[in-house]
Amino acid sequence: MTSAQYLVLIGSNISKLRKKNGLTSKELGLRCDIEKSNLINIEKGRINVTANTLLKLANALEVEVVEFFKF
Amino acid sequence: MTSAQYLVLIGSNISKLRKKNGLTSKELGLRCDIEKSNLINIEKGRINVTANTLLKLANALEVEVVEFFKF
DNA sequence: AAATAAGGTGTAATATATTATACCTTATTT
DNA sequence: AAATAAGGTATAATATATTACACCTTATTT
Repeated sequence: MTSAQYLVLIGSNISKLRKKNGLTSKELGLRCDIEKSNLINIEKGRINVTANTLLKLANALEVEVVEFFKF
Repeated sequence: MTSAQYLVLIGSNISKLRKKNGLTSKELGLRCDIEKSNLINIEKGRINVTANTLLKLANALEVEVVEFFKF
């Protein structure tokens, strides 16, 4: 798997979990202090997200970070 | 858990897995094209490692990325 | 004891993640 | 149909991850 594909899968998982929680991009961004544009790029797998950002997202979505890596 | 503590735990897991594989910092760095100084900072939890770097390390250590997040 | 290897630090340069903001497009709501 | 909300894009500024390299310290080996 290429790193690009990998980032797309992680982003897809984040997106699914956000929707499962009934949150908009803006709401999730506010909840964990992540800029909306950044969040959208992460969900699309366009950027190389950092560990801290993954942790903030996991906390806001009330899941463990490993959930983002399950595929 | 603070993000700083979190990075230390991830780094500690990477360090353990590297030693388990009998690799030096330099060797692991060469194997996955990560600068030795960067790798040492990651293992110490001093920097906010990115997803791609975690993937490269996991491939080189022949584990899944989730192994780094188990604590 | 000297030589070597390993871990680790420091610094400058580069790449890029993240912020902040404005705007656009497309659903959804009224 | 108009208004609103949501997703998405574009750009500039800032912060920082990563590289590249030199050097230091401490084990380990010879």
